[in-house]
Amino acid sequence: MSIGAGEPHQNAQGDAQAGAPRRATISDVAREAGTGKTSISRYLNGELSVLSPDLRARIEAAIERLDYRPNQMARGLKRGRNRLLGLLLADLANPYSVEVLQGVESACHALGYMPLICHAANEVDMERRYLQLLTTYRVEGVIVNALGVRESMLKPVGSGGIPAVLVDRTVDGLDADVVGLDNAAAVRLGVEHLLERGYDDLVFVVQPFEHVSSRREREAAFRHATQAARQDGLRHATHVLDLREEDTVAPALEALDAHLAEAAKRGARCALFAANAPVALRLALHLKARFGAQWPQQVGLIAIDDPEWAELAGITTIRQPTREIGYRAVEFLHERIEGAAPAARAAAFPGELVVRASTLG
Amino acid sequence: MSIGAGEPHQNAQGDAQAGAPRRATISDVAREAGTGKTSISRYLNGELSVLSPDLRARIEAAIERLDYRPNQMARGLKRGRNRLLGLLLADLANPYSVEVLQGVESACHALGYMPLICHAANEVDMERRYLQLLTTYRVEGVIVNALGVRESMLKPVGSGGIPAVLVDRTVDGLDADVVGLDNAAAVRLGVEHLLERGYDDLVFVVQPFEHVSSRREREAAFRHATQAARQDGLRHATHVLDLREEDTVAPALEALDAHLAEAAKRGARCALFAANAPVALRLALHLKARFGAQWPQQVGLIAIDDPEWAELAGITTIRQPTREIGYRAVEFLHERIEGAAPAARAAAFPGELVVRASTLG
DNA sequence: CTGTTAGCGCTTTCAC
DNA sequence: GTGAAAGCGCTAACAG
Repeated sequence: MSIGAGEPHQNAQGDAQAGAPRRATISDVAREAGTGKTSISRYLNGELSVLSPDLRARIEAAIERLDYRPNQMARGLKRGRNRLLGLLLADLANPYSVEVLQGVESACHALGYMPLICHAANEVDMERRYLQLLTTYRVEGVIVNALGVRESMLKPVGSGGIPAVLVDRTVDGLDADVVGLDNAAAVRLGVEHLLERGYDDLVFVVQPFEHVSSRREREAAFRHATQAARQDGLRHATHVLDLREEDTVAPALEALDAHLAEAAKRGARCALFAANAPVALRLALHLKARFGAQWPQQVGLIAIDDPEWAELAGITTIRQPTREIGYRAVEFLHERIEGAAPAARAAAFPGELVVRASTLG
Repeated sequence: MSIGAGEPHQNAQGDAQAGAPRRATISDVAREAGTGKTSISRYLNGELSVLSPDLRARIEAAIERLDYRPNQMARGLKRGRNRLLGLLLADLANPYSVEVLQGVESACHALGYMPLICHAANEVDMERRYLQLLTTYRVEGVIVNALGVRESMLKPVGSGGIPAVLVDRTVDGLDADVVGLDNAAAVRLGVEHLLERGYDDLVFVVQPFEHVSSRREREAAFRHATQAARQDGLRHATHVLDLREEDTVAPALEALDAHLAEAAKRGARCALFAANAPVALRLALHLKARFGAQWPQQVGLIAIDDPEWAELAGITTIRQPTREIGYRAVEFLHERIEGAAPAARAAAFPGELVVRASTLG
């Protein structure tokens, strides 16, 4: 960074009176340095070799004196590229998103982008509005952790729409890069662990599928894995828990309780498989309320996602390499922005089993 | 929203071949509608009354046909205002930040701003870089949850720098609006609760003060509150826990253990007061490892901040009205951007005690 | 090596 | 009612 690298500056303008002294422009600097705008522009763009030491020194002094900062908007307008990337996140309250975000950020820094973070807060409507906004700000690409985006809002990979890469969730009918967890393998890992620990009645708990592909994939993988086990007397079921509708969760949890009670009567060992962290939190809260602090002795619990509180609560999880997912997403996007046009790719990262007290068996 | 309100559009351009069909500009629309750019601009800015119904219809059709989206950058360049607000967050992994963010977002929507979210990830250096970047993108104002910003980077309220409001933490020597928790009252609330529950040896645990004013304020309030209690035999102490340096935390926790052991020997009832959620998590983890699941019987724990896992872990907390804090910050900023120039204000919101099992006494 | 000139996409007087 | 023209701050030919 050549400019204003953190040192305090004097503001040459009349601070004393005006409310908004108007930032210096490139013309101001040119005048101050007694030269043309071109040279200033060259200086800004690092074409230092082309400038005489004297001119260069004058420019530096002028910039310093005026506390000049080039206007990125104007630059972007002219150049046609503004180094802005849109990051559209379904839910920042989900630690998963924050972690992916961190990966995205470090990749952005490495590649010279500025991430524009948009938080849909689980509202399809917000998501739509943000997508438009991003378009309007002419971001060079978007990373989308989709909620309900319809294919029509993003252009598929081939056509000239704004380059997009999907995180965790695909969008029906949209041909784009996707990066996320290897759901099938992760769920299999979890199921195998539960079987090893002697559970013989597995219940998968997931939020309403809607258009969220990962939920669907995980559930399918769960059914597949339990069936493939072909273990005598192994039972499995899927329960849906809609966390957005507080009044639907109570009945859903009751149904779950009924299942647990029935299993207990049969002498079966029951374990819950939470499709993600928010579900796991809700389940743990419920189990604790129902069975007390010793709930893991009554029922097992495993979850995909590894939020920081899982350790404290002693919940077995399958951790996703979240930063890497975010990082890779940016790399994919970068390639596309730079003009590469391969067919849509998918990067599926493996999950890692973290065994804790909730699945002691 | 008049334009492209989410419906699918045909892309009139030659999708078939070019990689980037170049978005339609205002001139394209003007040509397509057989009129001048001025009228298009008027239409975009809602000066509908000035347009003949016929022209208006043609414009609408042209926009639709070309899937036109006005370029915000260009608009901002011309107008001098781009409706961008910078939000600089010290640590998004801290649920506090995410909640403040949510408040900021809803206020931004209400007031027509677009928040540019920047995440310093606890790195002073990142923070500095982002602050420059924001300047460079000509945001109209910034909301800063400061880490180590020096006064020199933000201009005080009076002079014409970029309008700023501080969240949770003040900056030495900087005269700006601040919004956050009423630390003194919150800590007092917590101390009173602990005393009521019969604890008589209180230990405040906080991260290194550095330049974080809220840490300092909370600690001071703690000392003040315990001294004011003037209760016979009441003891208090402060421990510092540096979460960033993993190798310093073990010794710090050992010191804490020593304190607890000594207190136990005296027959004192000891309680820990965590200055914020990250500290509380670390403490809870440690206590659990040391005393087992029943740790609350050995030592009390209360924390400022109320992360979602506090309920699960049964930890007593003092909840901050985080959304409101974020919302108010934007309101303050908005007033300044609109030109109001009152003296620097401070909004201190009250905390709310949430009693759980960790302070049963 | 350095400066002049013509826009990027949009808004905004100022005429018609 | 409507449009032509002059920039906003910057970059990129193209000349000197």
